[in-house]
Amino acid sequence: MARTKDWLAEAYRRLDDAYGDQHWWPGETPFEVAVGAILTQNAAWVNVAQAIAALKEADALSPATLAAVPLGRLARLIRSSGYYNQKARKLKAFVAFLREEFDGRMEAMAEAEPGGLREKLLAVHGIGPETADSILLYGCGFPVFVVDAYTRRVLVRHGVADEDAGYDELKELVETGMTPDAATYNQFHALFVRVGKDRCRPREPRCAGCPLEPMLAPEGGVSSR
DNA sequence: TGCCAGGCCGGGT
DNA sequence: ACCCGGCATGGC
Repeated sequence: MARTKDWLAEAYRRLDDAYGDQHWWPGETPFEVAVGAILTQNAAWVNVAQAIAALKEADALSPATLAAVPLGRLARLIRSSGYYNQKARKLKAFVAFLREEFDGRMEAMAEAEPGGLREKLLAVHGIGPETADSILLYGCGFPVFVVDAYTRRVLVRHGVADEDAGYDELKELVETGMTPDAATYNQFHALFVRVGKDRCRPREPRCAGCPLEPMLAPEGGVSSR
């Protein structure tokens, strides 16, 4: 246990030193952040940014205005983000949830108890574990760690997590190994993405020049205990 | 050209 | 409880 904790602290320090502040998710509003979390599902951020710009241009980036946009028009606006028909429906489902549960106010949602809120979010069509946690962390400011494909790849490749570890397992691994802090989780996740894009690419067995390269895996290999 | 990108749903075993 | 096909655009 202590070893995983140490690995995480060391990894954070190295990545932070190597890459610096990432200013992750500079969304203008919490609602914009939530929209981005849905649009970025299995999509490149550049395409998502374009979709968000289109929504902004159409004045459809608030809970009330987005709710008023017809589904077909919404789908066209977010076309660049891919899976646009699916995502249009997902956005509608989220806005309906926000309006029903929290009067359409993200600030009200951020007052909720995070554990219960997470369950509610997961029940919304189109919101899975990563999207829910992204909304909780980046949209509401809760100290919740977000796991994604990059996080998984880096942790597995460095022997910190097992190949077949599930989402919740990886999330627990980080959350139990670090003191809960939204700003730190924000930066750590951003750093995983950065090193994942930069050095820890799929199909490439070695991570040449990776800031984590000289690190030893935690004691006992992949176990988090 | 093929693979990848800040996943999730629904139906099947 | 897993496993898998489907969803779709834009960049390298």
